Amino acid sequence: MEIQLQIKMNEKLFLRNPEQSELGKKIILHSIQLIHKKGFEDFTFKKLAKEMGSTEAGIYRYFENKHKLLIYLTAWYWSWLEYQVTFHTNNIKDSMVKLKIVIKLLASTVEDDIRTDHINENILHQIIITEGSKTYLTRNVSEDNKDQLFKPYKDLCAVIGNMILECNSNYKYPKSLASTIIEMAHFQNFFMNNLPSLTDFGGNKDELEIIYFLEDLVFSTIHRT
Amino acid sequence: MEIQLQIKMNEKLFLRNPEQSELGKKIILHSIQLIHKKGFEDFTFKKLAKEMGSTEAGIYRYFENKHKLLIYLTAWYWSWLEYQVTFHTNNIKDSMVKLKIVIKLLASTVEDDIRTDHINENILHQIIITEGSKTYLTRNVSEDNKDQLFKPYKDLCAVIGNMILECNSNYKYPKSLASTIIEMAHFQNFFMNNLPSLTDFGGNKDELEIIYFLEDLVFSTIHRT
DNA sequence: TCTTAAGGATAGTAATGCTATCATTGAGGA
DNA sequence: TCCTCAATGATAGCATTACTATCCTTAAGA
Repeated sequence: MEIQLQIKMNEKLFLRNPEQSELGKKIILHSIQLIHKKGFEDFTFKKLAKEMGSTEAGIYRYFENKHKLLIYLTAWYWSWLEYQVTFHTNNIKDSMVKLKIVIKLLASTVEDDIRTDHINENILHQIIITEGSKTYLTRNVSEDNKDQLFKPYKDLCAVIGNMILECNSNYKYPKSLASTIIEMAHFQNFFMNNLPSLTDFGGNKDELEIIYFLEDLVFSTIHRT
Repeated sequence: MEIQLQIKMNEKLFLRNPEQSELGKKIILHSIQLIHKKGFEDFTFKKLAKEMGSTEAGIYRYFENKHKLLIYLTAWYWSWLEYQVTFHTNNIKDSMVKLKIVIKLLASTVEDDIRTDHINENILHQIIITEGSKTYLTRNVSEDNKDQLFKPYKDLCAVIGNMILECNSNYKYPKSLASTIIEMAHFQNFFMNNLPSLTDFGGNKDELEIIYFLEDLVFSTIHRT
């Protein structure tokens, strides 16, 4: 069986839906590659157009600006990840096991999902680690938030928060712990690879260690005696 | 007694030392105000020059570009905060008490330190919350790191990591927990004020709650039975 | 066949991110 | 006292960025 995965995106994220045309898909494909290659600050629509063999104006017909494109990619990633979480925790009763699966999904190298043609999840994951927080650390957060642009991130956070409550319904900070897990899965990875003295994983740079750190953090916190 | 506080900054952060001239101090003073007002993305040297009644070229004589200026401000902040930590934990034997002081210093509204004329620590703290991580989330991290630009941040992290080890010398992830505390003190604050559903503090938006969350997190983790 | 929407091609404009040059001034040394 | 030189101001200029607009071609659908 051959399955294609489609994620319905918030319409405020784009001017024209990139999923619905070849050009749109090419924009997504190449923007992921180019942002990864140059970093978001050095990435421009002009360069992207050149890389794609298209024109700057063409890209502006799809996305208002590069920041919206980054939010689009990020929102897509979190939606996809929530789907992964739902899939991998399906039929599992034990909430601790579910949380461990979530931590693993958040902190492990992602493999390319072949059901999504034009999106390389492995590279996208690396982009989210470095650029993800730039989507909301702006003057526009509140406005973008009103447009629901961060809904996928917030939804995932809510899912994780609920698992935490299932483990211990008396724990007082499930949502903050959930956002801490998400952010730290990425920041500890970034630190490990770029500023290793901020972590305890500088030696072998093994992402398994990040998983152990997060598991220890989460379970000692929610099972406090 | 009247004391002035001077922090010796890494020379790679500037072209001409801003502490050593009136113009330099004006750049620091006004850049803090303007970044806070407009956000870092919308902040330019041209606008800063206009605000100060000086010229763009004049500012470029002090700082290579706005990113270096942001790193300068951030490095200054972390140095200042490490001093605060040293001061407030001086003569305290109990490491748990020391850690609590650190958490409080990290997560509380900062008051302006009158010993530093041209720097408003309260505003600077707010800038660090929103813009701080942008200093290292770039393509240049490794190079900037080689130039020791992040030393104050790493030093503070090391200090906190050591306190954690004093509490429990068997705890395996002191540095990662330290960087988690620092980052989360800021991110939970940002989330509380801008994306409250990612936290459990949306109701009264009281930063005391962030302190309780962090204390609970840290002490259940390091005192795990 | 007619319409129309998508996309290519090209141009243009204001702002950004610098660099360069030249003139002024004021403090410190000869 | 004069000289020098470093700091600053003033101005110009240039490549790139971040768009917007117009016009043309083409292919699909009614």
